[in-house]
Amino acid sequence: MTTDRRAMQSSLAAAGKRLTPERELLLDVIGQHPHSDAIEILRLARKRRPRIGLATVYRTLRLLEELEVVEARRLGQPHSHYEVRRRDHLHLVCTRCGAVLDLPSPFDVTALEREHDFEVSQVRLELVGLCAKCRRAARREAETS
Amino acid sequence: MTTDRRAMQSSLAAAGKRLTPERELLLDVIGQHPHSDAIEILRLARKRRPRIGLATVYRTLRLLEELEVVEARRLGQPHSHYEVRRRDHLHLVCTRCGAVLDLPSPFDVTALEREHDFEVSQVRLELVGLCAKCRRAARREAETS
DNA sequence: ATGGCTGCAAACACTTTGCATCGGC
DNA sequence: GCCGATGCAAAGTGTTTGCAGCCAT
Repeated sequence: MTTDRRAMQSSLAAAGKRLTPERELLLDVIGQHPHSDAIEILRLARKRRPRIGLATVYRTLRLLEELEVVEARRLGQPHSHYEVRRRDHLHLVCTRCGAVLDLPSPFDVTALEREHDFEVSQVRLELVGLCAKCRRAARREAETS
Repeated sequence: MTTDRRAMQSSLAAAGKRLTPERELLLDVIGQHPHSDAIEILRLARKRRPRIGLATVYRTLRLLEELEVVEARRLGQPHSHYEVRRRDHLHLVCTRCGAVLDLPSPFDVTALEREHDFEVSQVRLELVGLCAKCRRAARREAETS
């Protein structure tokens, strides 16, 4: 499993950076747990490397963002969530249970670029509301009260 | 100009809140300067009411968000930008000059809700990239170097 | 071996909260 | 007059940075 270290190493080397076990581990964790925040990534990483620190998590996240491998998302909370980058996709974020669903982009980014003479490098789209499960739960609560 | 105080007052009263000069002023500032952040809103508000404090700005922003009058946007920066709320619209955010362009939503939110059994309360969409002006500037720089 | 990387702790930026006073209803 | 709102300052979060030792190349 994991990401292929060969590709990662050369992409790091091109930027004068090194491939360390921490970086390899962190990318793997992010790949396996999309939408995790820094603390969660730290917690998961420590299972395999207990002495890894939060500063390394943040430094690595920033590095991977610069390499355009990982992307940070602001899902309406004060902290960021991280995931392996894909250009076009959106999130449905449930305000009640915090669930995050992924969907492909529902519109034509290329057409928008042409129309507004704007060069898009990143699409950030979140629809915030209630997922199906929480809509049912909310309805049930309303009936009970 | 300004927002009609009558509507604002009744909406506040419904939530057991009061209409203060600070709240009136801040809503007006936000309406007139979309995408401003808290510090900028404070600066603008102090022109008319010099002793207003940052805590009041944040408390009022939160209140207006709860009343669904104002909405906070994370435009890829660590702090929030605020604007009067509209359900469907998107931002084109230029990474070079910081310009923010507004557009109506390019897709059918209602169809998405039906399709995924998800109840959308807020659409957050940012396309990050280069605006037309900066694309030209970037091209020029590339030629020169 | 050398220069980048790490862990730790301290610093930072943005936002929230406690408290005494003030003022809308 | 009551109870919510304000201004100030202090506390909280989430993230970044300085530094001495460590390790990938």
